[in-house]
Amino acid sequence: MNRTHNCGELREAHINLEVTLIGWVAKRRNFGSLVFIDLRDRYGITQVVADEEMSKSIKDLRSEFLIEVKGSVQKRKDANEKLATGQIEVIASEVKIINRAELPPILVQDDTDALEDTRLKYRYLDLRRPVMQEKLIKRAKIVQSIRNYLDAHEFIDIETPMLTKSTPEGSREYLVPSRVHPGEFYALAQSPQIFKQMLMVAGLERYYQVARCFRDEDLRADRQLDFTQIDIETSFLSQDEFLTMMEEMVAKVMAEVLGQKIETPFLRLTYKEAMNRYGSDKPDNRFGLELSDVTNIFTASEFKVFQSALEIKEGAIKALVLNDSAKFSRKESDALIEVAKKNGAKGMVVLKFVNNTIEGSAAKFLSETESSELIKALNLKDNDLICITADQWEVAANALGAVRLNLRDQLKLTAKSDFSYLWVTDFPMFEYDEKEDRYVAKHHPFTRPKDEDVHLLKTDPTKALSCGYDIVLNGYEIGGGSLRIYDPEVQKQIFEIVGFTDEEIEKRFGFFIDAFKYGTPPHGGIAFGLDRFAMVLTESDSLRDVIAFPKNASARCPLTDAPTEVVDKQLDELKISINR
RNA sequence: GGUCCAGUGGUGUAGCGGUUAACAUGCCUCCCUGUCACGGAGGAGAUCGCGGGUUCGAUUCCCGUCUGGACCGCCA
Repeated sequence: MNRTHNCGELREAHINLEVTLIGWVAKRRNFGSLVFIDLRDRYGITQVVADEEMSKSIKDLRSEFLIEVKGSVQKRKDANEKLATGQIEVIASEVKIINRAELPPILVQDDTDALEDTRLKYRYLDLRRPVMQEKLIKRAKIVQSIRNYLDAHEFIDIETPMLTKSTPEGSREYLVPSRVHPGEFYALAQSPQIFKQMLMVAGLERYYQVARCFRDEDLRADRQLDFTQIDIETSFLSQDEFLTMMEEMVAKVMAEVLGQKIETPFLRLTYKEAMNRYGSDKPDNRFGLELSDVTNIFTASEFKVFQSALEIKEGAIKALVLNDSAKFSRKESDALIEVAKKNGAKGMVVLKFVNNTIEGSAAKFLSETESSELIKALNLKDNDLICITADQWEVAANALGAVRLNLRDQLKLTAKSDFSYLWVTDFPMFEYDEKEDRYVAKHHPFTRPKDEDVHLLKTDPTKALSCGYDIVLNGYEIGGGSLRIYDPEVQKQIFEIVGFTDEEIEKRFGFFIDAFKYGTPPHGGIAFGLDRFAMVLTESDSLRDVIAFPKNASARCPLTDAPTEVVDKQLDELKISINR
């Protein structure tokens, strides 16, 4: 169409120019014989003025009408510093309605008051809001920046199948019935993991893909059914070389997308350190409140709660100190206890340090020596609040970690515009699943054990550490990866540990192990959760804000109402019947 | 599968055992030549999510249900 400029580009340099703009009516301010219109498109907002003559012809313009305006650019009497185009305005000489709009159900402006549910139903209007457009643009810039980096470093962008083989280890899959082979199913890829490893076997050496992945699990504010991974795999790099490369890539993203320079290398914590210091395997280290281990103080404790923790193998007693908070009410400290309980602790002891004395209902269980050692170990100051949990060390740490995050939010200890990256490394290879009575891979079963821990696979698998790593930003796991197993014997051993019989291994992963027989290179990689990465960098509270058309918390698309029932003919073709 | 929170004009909230159901914003009409969260006057707009129960009386209390949200489980 014949617009001469967009709504974000006119400046003082354009004064006296005759222009044609096209845009949506964002706002109309009517003074009778003088009317102002804020005209909006994706580039910005330009003020259009209609004087006495013109004001009659735009009388019936309403919000979200799409109009074409001809006019001349003039300097404003009163500039608006908040607008990029605020120095000028367009004096309309001709206004044409291109398309009318019904009254929109939500306010199409940055500070809309609509709830998310309503916004998602009218997403096309929601996405007209400049804030939302900025988020999508920023997301696209992140991808562009990453692509540029990887392209420049000889990575090859390769697509792998979305319709793939079901491998019911790990997350629940979306099954897709095969019409050609009735009774058989594809699975939608949970990740391109197996294929990218095949590409390494093939000798492609450096691969990446902006890959859609699908997981049929319950949703959260930071989890969607279909999401996007920046999937990366390399051969012949050491863990250190690879992490350094990824840091360089992330630093480039920060510079290009946010104009921020960030320090590399990032902090690297082992899983054990992360859990012990922050009570989380994805710590937010933008604030203090680190945990302390006080197990040693209580080895001879009379207190039943502590005793029972000490009886557990690898039991531990963890403490967190909050300064100047002895004023916490009973209600407030009870709320903290609830947080600990919800996150796995059986309970939590809350004490106060006031007038050089430890107070609180559990204080009577502490001996004098224990009290004084606790004061020393935690370096207690007057009016400190002390939270203590006792349990198996990861349980105790995890619960206090949740309390720590609760305090972060409650006391507003962080700012969204602060960005802090770190790596968590040295994860255990396996966890023991009590319910299923078997070992479960903590990362995935292709993760390489540390060379020095391979012997533990036979004796005590839970002790073995892996070459796995997560990249964490502000307490969000924005990516995870590992060096992979390239020895078919070790790979087979891992499958056995997680409980597959030879027959199952052959059936599920036979092709995978076969491939490894033909000169597999040492390789490893990572997958970044693009949505989460974009969420944190755009300072959004929810993944849904950086996904154009997301599902809601109950896995439904409010815009299209998917999922829906299908017609019988479709089911017949697939030879599927529904038990209703 | 579980826990917690919410459902009241278009939108977002307040309210409460008996109300003319309140406020903001949006919308409509009129007035207004420098606004940009314009201002002023007037107006329309709500079976208080649904079903049942308690009660003389329920938007309010109870039970169920549906919808939405946060979290736990789950997410190799």
